[in-house]
Amino acid sequence: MPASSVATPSAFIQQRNLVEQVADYLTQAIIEQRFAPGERLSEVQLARDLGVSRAPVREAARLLESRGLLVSQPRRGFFVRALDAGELADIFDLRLCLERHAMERLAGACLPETLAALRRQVEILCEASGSGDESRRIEEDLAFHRLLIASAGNRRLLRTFDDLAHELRLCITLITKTHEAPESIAESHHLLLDALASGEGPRCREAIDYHIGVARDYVVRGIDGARE
Amino acid sequence: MPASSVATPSAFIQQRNLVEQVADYLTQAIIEQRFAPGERLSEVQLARDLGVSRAPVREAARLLESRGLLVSQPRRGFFVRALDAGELADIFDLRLCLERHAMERLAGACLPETLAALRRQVEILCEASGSGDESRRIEEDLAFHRLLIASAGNRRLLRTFDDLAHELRLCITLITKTHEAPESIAESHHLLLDALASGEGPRCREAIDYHIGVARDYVVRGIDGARE
DNA sequence: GCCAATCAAGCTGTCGACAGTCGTCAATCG
DNA sequence: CGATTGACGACTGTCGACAGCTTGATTGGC
Repeated sequence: MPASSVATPSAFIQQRNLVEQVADYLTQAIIEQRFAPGERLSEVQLARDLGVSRAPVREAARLLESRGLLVSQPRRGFFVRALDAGELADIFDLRLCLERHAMERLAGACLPETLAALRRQVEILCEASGSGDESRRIEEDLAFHRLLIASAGNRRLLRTFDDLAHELRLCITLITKTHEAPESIAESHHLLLDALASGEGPRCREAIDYHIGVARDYVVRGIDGARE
Repeated sequence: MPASSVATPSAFIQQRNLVEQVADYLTQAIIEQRFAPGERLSEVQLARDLGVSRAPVREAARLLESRGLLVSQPRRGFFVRALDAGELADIFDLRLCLERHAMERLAGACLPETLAALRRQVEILCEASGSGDESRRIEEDLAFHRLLIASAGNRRLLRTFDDLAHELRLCITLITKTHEAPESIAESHHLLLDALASGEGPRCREAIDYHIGVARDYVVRGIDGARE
């Protein structure tokens, strides 16, 4: 979802499915940290603020729960997911698991047009990285990794990554409040392209291991830094 | 859902809300193929049949959609997920991805008690396999693989597997209508234990690749057989 | 006889309302 | 003065109802 950052809640609600609109609004609000991690969300109040009834709010909240952005407690309601260090490590470990698999599937049989599409996305990413728009850089970065996974040709794998991506946004935006990512991150994607182009399995594995390790360390250090 | 073996008092007290009960009913009905794949489910009729209102039915349906048992089309409603050969391959490919990762994490550092717990579960599985209760055999088989993943210590990985497990049940029950699994399947889990006990990474990888390959081929052949 | 426009039935999307439950806070008891 | 209990308020779980859409059949035209 390209961030159509809207300040007033009711302006966000227009024509589409109310559930989707509320889900988008909530997703955006959580990613932008307008709701604090661990904060309790009142269905009634949200419904009032958005000018809709509770039914769409409830369904949207369930949707976000399945995406890991909210957690629910029976008879108590929904709370904004608060990630601890362990969960953060788990998320990046699963990401590694998925991307390794995609890289391996691609290692032997990466079509020229697939490689070209990935290369194009890296260029878009580099351009976004220089633009200073941090949220756009994050989306283009995720878009590259999504394309990488999609290229492996397993739609179920892609769905799993999409689910995880919501949590990744949660991780990443936790830290971009404090510091921006260096431009070298965008550049480093070229290493992945080179590994894929070489077609060598072990090299692909090393490349993705390194890449995600750097991303994880960057986030972990950012979190620790924000705590001090 | 493992039979609610209640350990803590609070688990006794918790009254299950209607959404969970409806979700359990629908899950069971889909797994047992009382609803045909692709069949449209009417919220009104389900609510009538179950003696509840549409709200819990809708929420339960959304839950099952996130688990891949139902698919929804806007303004049209929910349909029982119908798997084609490609989706089936994708599901087993993702399963391989997850279990490989768990095996790798375990390969070097598998504690004796972890190995013992896995060994115990294999024994339970073998016993269930001889009992003739096919659905119990399936559940114990899944329980072993769940334990394997859980032993890797990544809760997010486990959640992903649990999601996938619902679709695996859908795959497996598609074929057990026609033929039962041979007892050798239960026995074959010993190969995984031996590989883990050896602590050799490559051997672990080969073992899980072989194991899941056999399971996939068994299901694929079962589907093809049922079509003829 | 075939195609298109129309219409009725059933369905989903959404809403407001009620009842039971949980958390809070003050009053009471030890 | 601290702990317990009771009542109050707010919230979730659930319900029935209405409006608009989808669908399939019916009817009219060519």
